Amino acid sequence: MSTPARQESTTGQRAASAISPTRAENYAEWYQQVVRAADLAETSPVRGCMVIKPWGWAIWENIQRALDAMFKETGHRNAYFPLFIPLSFLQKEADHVEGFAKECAVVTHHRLEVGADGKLVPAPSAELDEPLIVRPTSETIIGASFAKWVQSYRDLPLLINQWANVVRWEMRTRLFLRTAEFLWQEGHTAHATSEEAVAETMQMLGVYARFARDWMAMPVVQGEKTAGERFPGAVNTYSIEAMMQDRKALQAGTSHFLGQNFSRASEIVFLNERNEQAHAWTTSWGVSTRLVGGLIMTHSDDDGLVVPPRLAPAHVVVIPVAHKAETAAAVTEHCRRVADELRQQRFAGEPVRVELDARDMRGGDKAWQWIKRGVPVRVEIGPRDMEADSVFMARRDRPHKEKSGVPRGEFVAGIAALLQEIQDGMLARATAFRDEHTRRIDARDEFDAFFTPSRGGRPGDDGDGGAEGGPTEIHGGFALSHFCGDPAVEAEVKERLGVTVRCIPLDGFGGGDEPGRCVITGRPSERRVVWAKSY
RNA sequence: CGGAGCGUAGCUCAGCUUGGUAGAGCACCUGCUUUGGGAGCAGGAAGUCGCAGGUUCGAAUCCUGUCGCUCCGACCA
Repeated sequence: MSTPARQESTTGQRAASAISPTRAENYAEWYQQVVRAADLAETSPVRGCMVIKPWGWAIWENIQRALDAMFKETGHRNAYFPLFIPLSFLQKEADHVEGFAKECAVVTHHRLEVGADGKLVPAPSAELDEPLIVRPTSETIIGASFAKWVQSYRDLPLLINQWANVVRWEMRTRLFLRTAEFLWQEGHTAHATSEEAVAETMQMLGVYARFARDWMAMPVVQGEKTAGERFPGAVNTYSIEAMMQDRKALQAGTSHFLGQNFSRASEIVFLNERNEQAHAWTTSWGVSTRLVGGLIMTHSDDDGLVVPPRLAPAHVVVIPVAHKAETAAAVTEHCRRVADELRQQRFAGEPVRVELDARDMRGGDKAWQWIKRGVPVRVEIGPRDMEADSVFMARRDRPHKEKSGVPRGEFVAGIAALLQEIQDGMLARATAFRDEHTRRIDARDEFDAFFTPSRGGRPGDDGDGGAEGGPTEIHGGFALSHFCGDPAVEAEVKERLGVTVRCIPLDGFGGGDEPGRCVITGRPSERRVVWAKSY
């Protein structure tokens, strides 16, 4: 990660990397530049809201498609509920109000009129009796429907998912990672028993972990959140936590066991087998467009985006190298045939997605655009390759200069295996990175040192780089350390080091289930937890 | 909402201290020459300098206010 930044010199020479600054130089800025260079999204005239551009949207569509299938395999069905929620609904669950009230967009009028100064203003006569909030999450509005849909234990379980947008009025936003409006899916289920609802909560956490691993090539830790990090109104919150390349944790998905809190609030009541009135047990779970941010920060390098093949909008881009007018048509036609041959192949159960880039522009420029967009495999075919019936091939997971000539037939026949190899390699690399920066820590001074950059920045600085001292060096990682469970201790560590308990691992990550003594207080602890700085 | 920085061509920025009505590189368009790699030369189009006031003969440059963006903090999928 010590590659020098790309310099735009007057001679048009480019330096080693396509993205400037590099990850090591300024990670936060690098992220923004990757998003831009890959043409994924841009900021909009609306504060905190993003425009998702076609390439970014295509990745999200692939994410949606894969997850949607997994939800359906586990018995869920899609439905849709209103964008607006009556203010009184939010109020039904005390913790829920407290958690979301501060970041709600509120609709108070239903008509505009021309005011005294000629500008449009909300019409005073059109004020709503009850304000509506734009959903920050849909527990309460879906609860209202569930209350009607559930009468008997025979109506349960109720397994619903919705794909939607939600709004949380965040102070600071970053494309994909935190925007005021974001897209997500939210699963909402109701069950007859606590055990069943807990099982559902865990099942969906597992679905998320599998999706992250198998599709995103992003290893995650499954675990339970501490009380301080719990979803407002939940009994228990579970999450999948991934490590980004700056070694900070990203909460990539959550699954909540809501107990009977929301069924009481929304009166989701049913008659059980013993003819008794009972409140249902509910769950909710969601992942958002933040996953795209996680994808970027897990795999991308100093040349831009790297997309795992299973989510790539295009698996292969075929670039005709046709400089002379007399050969151009033939080369392009040949490329078209190769592209079609590739499309006959299947990868991960779907046809191979191929982009033929026959645009009239310089080849080098064209190739770099695809590098920055992260297409897994690039193929360049010129007159000589055509003559030899071979292709010139480069993989996005290898240095861009590393290219090889391959016989066309061999390449086409092997494309699925190649894509799988890239997919597997990306997971292996990300896993190795995470493990390399995960450390069991039992001594408090070692813990403090682990989360303190060796140069510049104050201990609490999260490494994003400040206005004054420049970016803080990348440091830290996951600390597997014992924790006594005292919320005050967690708060103190957060204040002092900017570090929180990301989760109490449930999947055996790091062998965390052995007893020991709290790394901060020395008090007894049942298990190690994952501490990290986070997004 | 508290702190810092910044808003000048599509992008990145220079000019501002020492006020005199706007520059560069990249991108874009045209032509020629090139071409297994993000080309070279020539020409061209493109900004009234975030917005609103003020000072001044004159403001991108000084002053005030305001809006927005980025980063830090608080909040958070």
